[in-house]
Amino acid sequence: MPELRKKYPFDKIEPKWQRYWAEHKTFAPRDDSAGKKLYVLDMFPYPSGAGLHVGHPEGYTATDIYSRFQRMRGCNVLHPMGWDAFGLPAEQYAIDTGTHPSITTRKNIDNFRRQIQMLGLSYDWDREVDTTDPGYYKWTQWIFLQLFNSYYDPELEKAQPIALLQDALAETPQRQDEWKDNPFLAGTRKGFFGKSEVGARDLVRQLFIPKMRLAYESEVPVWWCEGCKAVLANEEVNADGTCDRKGHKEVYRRPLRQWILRITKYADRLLKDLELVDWPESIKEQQRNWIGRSEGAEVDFKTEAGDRLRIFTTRPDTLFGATYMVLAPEHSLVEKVTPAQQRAAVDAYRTNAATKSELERTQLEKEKTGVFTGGYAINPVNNEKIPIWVADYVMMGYGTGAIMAVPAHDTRDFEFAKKFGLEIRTVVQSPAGIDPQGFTGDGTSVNSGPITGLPTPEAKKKITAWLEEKKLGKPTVQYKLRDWLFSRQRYWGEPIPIVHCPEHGAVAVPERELPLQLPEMKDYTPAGNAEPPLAKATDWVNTKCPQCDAPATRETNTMPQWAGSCWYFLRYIDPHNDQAFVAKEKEKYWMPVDLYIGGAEHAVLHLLYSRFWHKVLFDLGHVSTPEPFMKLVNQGMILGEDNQKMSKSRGGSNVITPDDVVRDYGADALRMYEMFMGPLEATKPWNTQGLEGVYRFLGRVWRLYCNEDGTLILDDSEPSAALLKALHQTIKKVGEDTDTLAFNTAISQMMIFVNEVTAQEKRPRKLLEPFVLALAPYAPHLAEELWEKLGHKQTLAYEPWPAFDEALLKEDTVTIILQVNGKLRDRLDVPAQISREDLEKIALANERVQEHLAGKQIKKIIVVPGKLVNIAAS
RNA sequence: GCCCGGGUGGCGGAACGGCAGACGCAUCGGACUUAAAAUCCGAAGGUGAGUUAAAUCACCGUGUGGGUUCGAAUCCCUCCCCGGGCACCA
Repeated sequence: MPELRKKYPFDKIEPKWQRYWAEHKTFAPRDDSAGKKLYVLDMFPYPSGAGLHVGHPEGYTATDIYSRFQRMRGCNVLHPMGWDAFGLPAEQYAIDTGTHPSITTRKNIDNFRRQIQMLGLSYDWDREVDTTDPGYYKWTQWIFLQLFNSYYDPELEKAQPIALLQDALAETPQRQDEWKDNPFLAGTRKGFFGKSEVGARDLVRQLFIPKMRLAYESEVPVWWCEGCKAVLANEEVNADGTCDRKGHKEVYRRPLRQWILRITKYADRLLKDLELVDWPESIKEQQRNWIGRSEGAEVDFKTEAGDRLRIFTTRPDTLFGATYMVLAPEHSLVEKVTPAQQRAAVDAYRTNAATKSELERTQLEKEKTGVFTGGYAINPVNNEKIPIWVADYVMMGYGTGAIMAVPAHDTRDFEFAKKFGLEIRTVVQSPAGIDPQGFTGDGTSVNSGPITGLPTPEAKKKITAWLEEKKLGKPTVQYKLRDWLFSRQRYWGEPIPIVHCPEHGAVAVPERELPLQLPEMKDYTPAGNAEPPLAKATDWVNTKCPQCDAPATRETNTMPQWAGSCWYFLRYIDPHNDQAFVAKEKEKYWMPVDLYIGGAEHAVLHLLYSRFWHKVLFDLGHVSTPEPFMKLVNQGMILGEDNQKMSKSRGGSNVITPDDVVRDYGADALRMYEMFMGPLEATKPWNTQGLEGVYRFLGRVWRLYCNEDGTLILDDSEPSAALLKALHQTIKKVGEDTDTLAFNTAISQMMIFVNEVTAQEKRPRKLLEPFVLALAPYAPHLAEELWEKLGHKQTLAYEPWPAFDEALLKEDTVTIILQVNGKLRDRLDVPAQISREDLEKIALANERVQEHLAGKQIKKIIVVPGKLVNIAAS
């Protein structure tokens, strides 16, 4: 905006009040207040070098308005901000320039803080957290050790200290009292000592116990991105096989030793506890899909050679329709079932499948492929011999890596069978008019021995019970959710606090040695051979075993960026505590988070991972709630004026920066405009003229109270009844709408009020003083300034929200609409108390109504008191 | 392909099953001004009738087609389009 006279002195007012709030620590809540506690949280940002984007203030303003409003309603509000500061860009910059990532990070944080503070958000800045601060990541490491030192007890269905398991398997247990009533531990001990010989027990302990930990090591094929020189998590690989971070194309699997978190043990609870939270249904649905629970049965087929071939199916009722089997190319039985004459073809297929990139396997590969192994399996329900195929449409990672194919009732099997000329046998009767071949819905079993004639759900139950009785199968639940690949081959992340000892294996760094800090380094480049950069810091790597003091080496993998954000909301509660990650009583007071606002891009991962960590901490007694976030709202995206995503790569022409907007229009205008654009959850385009409209409104408010020179012009006249009513309507609507986050309509109501008062000569203080309070959550700087001009010496942040008088809102007369056959024909003002009968009489006597009733017969008269009369006639 | 959202003026959007289009933008007209900006006041869904101009009136209108209802933007079904997510998960 070029040299335009400001409509009101926001450039003086805003810095003034921001200084006041900071100096008075206005927004510091108390940990022991009598008021109702309220924890209002924003998803903390990654402080990128690009700075704040207009999308950020949208969510921040929403939580800020809500927080300010609730403070005025007497709530004790915790509203903090911090930085999710580990991340690749700072490390990449370090590789390119040698600048330590902490320097880049600090600089970016300073810039983000400056930008956020410029918006006048009511954070308690004394609680700021930074995930890269050793004082913070000390506790991230501590939580990792909680996971490492726990196992999931299948009987108790919760995490338990691994020490109990170790004790239960010890030659001379010390803590029997603690586990003798635990069926899992007592049972495990019984089985262990029953089977293993003394000499073998140590070996079994060494192998078994580490695998039971919630954080465990495993050699797994992982996604390696050649471009990033880093391992990617499953969720960082796009469906088309490219890298989700930078779009690199060379992404393939390679085996690597990795730290894994056993999130799958929590699959059921993560699914079930979604019922406890007030989240958008779409987010819940995405989490449910991600967890991907499906109930079915494992069924044991036999190969001709007599090997057990176990499959998973969700449709055991279609067992009689199985006409072939499919093994994943990686399945261990493939070799065994393949006779010599088929070996060449099968090997060729498997090699080909292994080298195929994910891109080819999912995108280009629409046609099904596979080869016949030459081997056969026996169907346990009818002893029929059916061929075994290998095909890559069956994946090793899900179920058992093998299926029974029922082409008549499974789309994939159907396609495959048609292509290779395999038998398609109908065993489910479809509803009339639908082809049973390829019918995948529920119907009635046919040609299925004992379950013939049963509807699908019952058929499933009966056949599963039969299988179980014959020890041929059992009901099973499968999940799509995989364990969480937790390690990264990167420098700029939390070091994993583990020491590798030749004698004792992976040993936890003792708690008193935390934080385990990152070493200083000169060179941050990865070796490129999957050795993390930390491996080069030999002084740091070489250490002693915490258990036996023998030479040992430190873990050189670091944690992923998700780690710090899994629990930051807990640290805000007690950010400077160096004895605990959060003090128990404070956690109990503040948790759970009452309102959490952020982008929908975190619908699955961040929210699922935080929930998982939270449940582990809950099981171990460190936190008091099973779920961390009670109400969740996703703010919508803000598009550029061209209706496109704002992006620098588009030449930056459509990017609006908060700095420019605040400079030209002020923070209050930016805040209000972002809220006025439309519903919080909606995606909506930026429009600078719209911003100016809101800015004009703030100017109108200013002029309502002040002269050109800023002197107050209010008077002590009695406001008219009409204006008093307008004020009370406004207070009511703004209160209700703010409470339900309907900020756009709250602002409309304030505009209506200001328009009405502007039209009057008088400026009654009785009207305009309460209005300042209603405006305050939205335009806090302007409101504080006016409040001060009105003679108040203290911030209005804790002034009680103005009450509205219901009696003033009552209408003496109401406008009634008259309809004939549902069409509006006239409207008239009548006393509010009018009786139905009178209303009906008036309506029938109405001239316009009479016109439209001419020549018609009245069939029915609907009277809605206070609203309308509708006459149905024909 | 499947699962979520969503389609309302020129634009952003309002509207407990009961006056469609609040509020804002853009537009047009007026006041103020030498003039402009700023500000203030006012008009405005479309089509047609009416009239010097109005007032006024009728019909049509919430993606499409159907249904429920005295009455549907709102509830139910069909289809179309847009946005987001998942994608051989057995």
